[in-house]
Amino acid sequence: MDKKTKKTELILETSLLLFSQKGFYATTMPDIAKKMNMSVGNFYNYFSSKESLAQELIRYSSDKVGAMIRSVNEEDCDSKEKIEKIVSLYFKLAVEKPQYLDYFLRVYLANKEIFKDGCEGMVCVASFVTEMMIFFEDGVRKGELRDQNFFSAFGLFMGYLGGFVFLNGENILDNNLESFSKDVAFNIYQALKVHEAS
Amino acid sequence: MDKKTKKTELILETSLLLFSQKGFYATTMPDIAKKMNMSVGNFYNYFSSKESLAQELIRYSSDKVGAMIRSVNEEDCDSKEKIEKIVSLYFKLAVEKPQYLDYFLRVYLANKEIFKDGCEGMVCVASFVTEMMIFFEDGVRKGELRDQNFFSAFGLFMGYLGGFVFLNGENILDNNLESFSKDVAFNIYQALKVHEAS
Amino acid sequence: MDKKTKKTELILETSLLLFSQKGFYATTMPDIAKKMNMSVGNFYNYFSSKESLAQELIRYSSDKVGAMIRSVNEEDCDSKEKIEKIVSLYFKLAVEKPQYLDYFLRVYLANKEIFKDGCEGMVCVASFVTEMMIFFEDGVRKGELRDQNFFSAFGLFMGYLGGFVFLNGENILDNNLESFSKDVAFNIYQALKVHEAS
Amino acid sequence: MDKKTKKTELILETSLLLFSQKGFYATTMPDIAKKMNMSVGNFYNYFSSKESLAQELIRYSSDKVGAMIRSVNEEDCDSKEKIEKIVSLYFKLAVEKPQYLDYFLRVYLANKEIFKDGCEGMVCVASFVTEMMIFFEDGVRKGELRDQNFFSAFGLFMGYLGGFVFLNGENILDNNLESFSKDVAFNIYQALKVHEAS
DNA sequence: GATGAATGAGCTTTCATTCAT
DNA sequence: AATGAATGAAAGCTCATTCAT
Repeated sequence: MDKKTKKTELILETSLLLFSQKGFYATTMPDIAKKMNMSVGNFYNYFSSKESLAQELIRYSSDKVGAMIRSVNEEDCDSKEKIEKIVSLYFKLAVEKPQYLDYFLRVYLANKEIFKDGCEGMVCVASFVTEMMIFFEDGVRKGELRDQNFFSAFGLFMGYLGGFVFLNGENILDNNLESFSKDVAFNIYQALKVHEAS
Repeated sequence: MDKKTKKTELILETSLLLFSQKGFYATTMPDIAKKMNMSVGNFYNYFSSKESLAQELIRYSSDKVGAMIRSVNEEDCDSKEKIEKIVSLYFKLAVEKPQYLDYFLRVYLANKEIFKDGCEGMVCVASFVTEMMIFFEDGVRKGELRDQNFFSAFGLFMGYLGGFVFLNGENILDNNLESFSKDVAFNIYQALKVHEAS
Repeated sequence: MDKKTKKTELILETSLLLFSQKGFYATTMPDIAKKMNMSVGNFYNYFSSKESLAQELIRYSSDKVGAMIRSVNEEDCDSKEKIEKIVSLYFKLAVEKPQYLDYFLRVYLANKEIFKDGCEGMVCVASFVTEMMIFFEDGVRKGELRDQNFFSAFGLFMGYLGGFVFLNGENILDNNLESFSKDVAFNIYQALKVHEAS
Repeated sequence: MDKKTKKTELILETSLLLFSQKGFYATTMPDIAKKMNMSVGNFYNYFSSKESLAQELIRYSSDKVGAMIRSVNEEDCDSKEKIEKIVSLYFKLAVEKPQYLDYFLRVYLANKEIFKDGCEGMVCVASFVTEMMIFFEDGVRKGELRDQNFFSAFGLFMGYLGGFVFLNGENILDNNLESFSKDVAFNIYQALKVHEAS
């Protein structure tokens, strides 16, 4: 990895942190430059605009989370266990490196205007959505998960986890995030598993 | 309702629409004034700042959604039906008056800095959270819902619905929002209901 | 004339002076604001951009010069005298209020990119060109000026005067501008008059 | 011509093209470097600044046009023919290599601040003015041109041609530039020739 | 000679808020 | 209550020039 690529990466990490903590508009270019110990002008040798940086970052974050899910997909275990692992890793990430998930919540979810041109549909979060699709369809194929519309399942899984990370960020949970892992995974499994003959 | 209260209400409705469509920072005071056919200066006779307006609006939206849930809570039916009704009304609202829900997603969720002073914890969305608490505890008391941590249940319910409204707003659902109502309600019920003796 | 119109006019006059002396790019918005004793921000209540101001100014200048030529066109005298009067007034203007003519030379002539959108063809200098057209066609109709392509005549007349004002601005003329009036008018008349039967 | 001189020449030609097309301020150092396939840093091994390049270029262009006029001056023909030849060559240049003439119009004429130090008076365009002087004084000596102030004649000749090239650049001439050659030369001759005894 | 990352001052423009009317 | 001109700080971005390599 050459020097320029390395610095590009460093800008990504630094600005991701700032954006995820303060939001897109409350993070200024001087803020980023200052934290990078570089001049504002030099920033533009690496990214052509604040917006293009934001778009790069959503891909970057999506890749990170996507890779995490893929690692679970590649394991040899049933859907119940996979759900537990995904939830657990997700919460672990939320605690240890919250910037990836917070960026989704604080920047991507809320500032459509930034992602209008260049991130239509969900192309900028494709790597993450794709892995969820693989997880879900695998489970269905193996007869472990009920065959339902993908978005019904996806919305449940990801809305739930995202919502929980938000609640945690608001400091209103009565316990640490990871302690909810089991309960949350259980609920998800109840919702997605095949119907018991009753 | 006197003239001033009426105009205050009108400002709330108008700015809610703008904020929910364009976000907090991309909506300017002149934008609001123009849509209101009033001067920027006069706006400050009704609200002391853009931020205080935003805070008023989250209470306003929370009340609206809270009232909707209360109307379900007051009905005489079991938790399964209540879930169906809440989901159905929520999706109906998302289609017919999206501003209340979009405001949560686009403004409240993303711009913590605005709600830092004055909306700590979840005091500005209390009316809505309270109703969800009532729904949940009622169901538990009646033996219809599994007794679990409130936030585990709340996060599932609200994260799921919020996430779905987001997906719908992104135009990536393969069908209209209301057609998912049954599936979504079913999933929620599966996750929250008491364990079957199996 | 209301207060706002008056101030708009004042901005036009002030910025015209600056642009004509220093050029478009070397004149900054703070320069203009400072000379106006107003804030930069307030400027944008009067003009939407620096470019739109520049476009307004070329129309403004064209009108001024056009009016001057019209005053000659309306006089009852032959083309020879009209030429003398136009040249004389043009040089008088160049000495007393050089900003109108210098703006043509320093801003309009040289910075095409500014006038690309909104001033295509010569629409922004139409009032001035039109008067020259009237002068020329009158002279031809009266049998005083040779019937030739309008642009051949226009280019001679206006290129000559413009060039002279430039030379004067460079301080290389060996006498004051107005002293050249007679010679210049004579040359123009020689070039444009009907051919003598020889 | 050694390598360095050659590259210097190449920079002159390349930047002349850019400046004449986009103007001084709208042409950036990276623009020039890119078109040259060289680095910005290296540029400064050849010219000490953007301004000094611009000054070099006006001398360069003046020499080019001056040489063209000298070639006519050296011919053995009367002033009428010389005028025709100068006009014809000037228009030919304007069509085939417009950069030399456009540079006068778009850069030299308009951006005095650039040529303030180092090009006072007309020293940077001396080679071109000198040839015009020779043309004119020759004609007077030979009794073909009326004896008048040099600038009166120079302003007519050059203002006219410059103005015409501008009109042509604006695409408002109703025919191609070269078709006006005869008319323009005729007008100039009428203005400059000795008075007929009438 | 050659590179291009880095600088830093300065550009145009925006915008919440104020205040004289 | 109402107006909208005025403010001023700060935003995103540009660019001639330098300098370590």
